[in-house]
Amino acid sequence: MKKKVENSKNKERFANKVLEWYDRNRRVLPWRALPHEKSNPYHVWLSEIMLQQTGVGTVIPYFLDFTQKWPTIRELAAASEQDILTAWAGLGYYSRARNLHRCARVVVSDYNGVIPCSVDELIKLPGVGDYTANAIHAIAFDEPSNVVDGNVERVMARMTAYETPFPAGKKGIKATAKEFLPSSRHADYAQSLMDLGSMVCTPKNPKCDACPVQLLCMANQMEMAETYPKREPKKKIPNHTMTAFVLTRLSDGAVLMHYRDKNAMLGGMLEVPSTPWGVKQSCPVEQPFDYAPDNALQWLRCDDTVRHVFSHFALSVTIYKASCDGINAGDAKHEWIKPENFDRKPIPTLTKKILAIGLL
DNA sequence: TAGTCGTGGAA
DNA sequence: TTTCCAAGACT
Repeated sequence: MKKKVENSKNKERFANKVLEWYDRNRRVLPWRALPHEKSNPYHVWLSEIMLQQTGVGTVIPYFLDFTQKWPTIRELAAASEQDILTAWAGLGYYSRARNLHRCARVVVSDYNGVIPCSVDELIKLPGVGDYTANAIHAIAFDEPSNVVDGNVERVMARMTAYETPFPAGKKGIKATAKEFLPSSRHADYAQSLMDLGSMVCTPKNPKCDACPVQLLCMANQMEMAETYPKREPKKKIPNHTMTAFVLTRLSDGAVLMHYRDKNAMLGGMLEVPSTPWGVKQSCPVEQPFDYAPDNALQWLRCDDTVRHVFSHFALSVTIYKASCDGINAGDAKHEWIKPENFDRKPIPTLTKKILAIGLL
């Protein structure tokens, strides 16, 4: 009984100490309201989508570009999907961009352009899952919500020396996080925990000496912070190979490209003609030139190859290049695109790497 | 529920 | 160089 009361007090101390730390170390971020300033739900939503599995430093320039191009959610909804994908190019996880666009249109058509505040409504929106719904609820509207991302999971696992390995243990850690929720300053608390996780309670070399809750942290007491959270060993990703063909038009230097299927990986983004992916190294495509735009051309193999690592496989790309007078572009999906227009088109990093070699 | 979805920074 | 993994969602 006495111990339970003690635990309860420690949980209050935890939130207070984290919030005090936040007040002293508060970062200025483009989407973050200043103290005593009201946050912009559009900015909070947009940033939360961009920040999914993506670092703050990577997101900032994209966020600034998006809010300059589309200052309100109505303007974002009015844009074309291709313009959204073009602006998103390089950020990865392109279904986020397509869902972002769909979500903006739903908010305009079903919610009169006003982002809903309840978790129940938020979670129905495209691209908004459990985490993001709670994050918007807390950060944009200062409502109580259990906002648990990878940072919070790590902080909580260390606080309680949580032994169940992730990802199986993630459900239990969310219940733990709920125990620590304060009764006020919901927006600040959510952001303070994530900042603490990304700045102090880091995955490697955690700065326990600088941590405001080091005396409450069980992992720190054992000097074992870095060993939490425990994780199941990861599976290795396979290596695949691909051959890509960079065909240049002599008259203006335009390159033959086409849009990938919207439901495929890199959906809606541009690529050059290529052999299929997912072909294991032990079983290469027998006749790569069957996939060339014109296998009668003089294809020159580039010395450099491209290696690109996706989430669940790696790709080694052999590149051939050729020039022509103006071959017919085949089906309507194909397009000749001039290099000076590359930054106006949705070109993912893989394609950019291939073009950089193929246009040498 | 486990696999599918990018990319780049850090150690 | 390799490995990890980040303010996850969707199926």
